[in-house]
Amino acid sequence: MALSHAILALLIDSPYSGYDLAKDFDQSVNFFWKATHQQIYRELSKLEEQALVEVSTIAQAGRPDKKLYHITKAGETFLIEWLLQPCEVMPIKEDLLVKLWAAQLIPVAHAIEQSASVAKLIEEFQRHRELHQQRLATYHQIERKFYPDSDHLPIAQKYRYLVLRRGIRYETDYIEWCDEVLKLFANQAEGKGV
Amino acid sequence: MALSHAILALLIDSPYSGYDLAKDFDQSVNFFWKATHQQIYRELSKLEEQALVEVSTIAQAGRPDKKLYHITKAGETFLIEWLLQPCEVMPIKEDLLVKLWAAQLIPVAHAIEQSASVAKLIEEFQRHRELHQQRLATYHQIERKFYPDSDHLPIAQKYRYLVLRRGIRYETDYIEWCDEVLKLFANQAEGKGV
DNA sequence: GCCTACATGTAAACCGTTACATGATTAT
DNA sequence: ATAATCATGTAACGGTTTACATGTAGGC
Repeated sequence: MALSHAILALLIDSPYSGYDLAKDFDQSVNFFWKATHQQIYRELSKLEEQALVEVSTIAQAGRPDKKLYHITKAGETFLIEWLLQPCEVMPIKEDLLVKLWAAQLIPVAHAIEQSASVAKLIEEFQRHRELHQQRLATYHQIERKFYPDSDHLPIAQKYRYLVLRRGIRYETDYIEWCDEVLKLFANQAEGKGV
Repeated sequence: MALSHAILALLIDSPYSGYDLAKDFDQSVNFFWKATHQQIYRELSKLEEQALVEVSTIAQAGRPDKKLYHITKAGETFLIEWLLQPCEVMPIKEDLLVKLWAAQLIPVAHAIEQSASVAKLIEEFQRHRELHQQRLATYHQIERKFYPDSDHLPIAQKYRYLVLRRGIRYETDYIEWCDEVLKLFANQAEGKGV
């Protein structure tokens, strides 16, 4: 279980509410972790029990209280000890690859039915290409805003920049792969005169 | 939940035992799915209940019976229907990125303690680089063995080749990123005369 | 003698998702 | 008026992981 570590890692820079953590996991740092608000609230309670975080409640006009979580000294020690431990390679579970693997099942018996099915698959790949392009655009924005001169950064920020680099590389590569797939579909359509 | 679909996808080509599925998910197709033998055995039972797979038991001398699972016509239909449905972008959970994000916590107070800690992190990145290189080597072997002339393949095999391409691209890119990280660590060590 | 491979399975603990629940503010 | 955003939470369910369990055969 490493959601706890991902939360603590975000808390290094500033205190967060559960709500804000959920937003960040969904938007800016979605290339290194993902979690629903449910998991986050439960995990924060556990971390508080273990004294790895501390909470300060902030009253707000016309809104529920905001509970701001801070990392404690014990929390930092816990994180450092963990990060020096070896870990596994991330397991991959890609629906899109399972779909391509099984795509040969699409029936060839009826030409019309088949081209409709293949068209749906093409759409799916185009859609995913766009989603990845959107993510890439977000990461490029972060790059421009926070790391404009990436060659001359203090060490702490270089670590962060390399984390972002992973996201940029991943999405760039994924988009290129989508293009390889879409190119095949295009050639296929051409060859068949569809 | 898509483990069921990943299992059915593998069964397209040939019947499998639970044990063999576990091996493939751990070795040859680990770039598109991962599952323990536990999950697989339970999932196979469910698929059998739904008549999406059929089992033939093979007695073996001095070993437990081998239960070979075959995909049924209903299983194929089920798979095709699923693959025409839209799906989400795969969520990423990368321990190594959380570690880099938190690396700035490594204490600078005591120089000896710090360089020992950073050395451990470097080792971790070198280890992961090697693991990814091993995977890449496996994928290249599969490429040479099954897709020697990748430009001229029947369509069914092109789909499969593009699935493999994703694995090759992913590992290649990951290794390059590890090199970016290791280069930073090397520069750092040089600058400090360690 | 010990470890690995073959082959399947039960049980419990843990993690993750979905639905439900509340309630004010702001934008369309 | 309706939907989205802010902000937190409970309950139930379903998926995943880990530990336990069994037993043969073959390599070091």
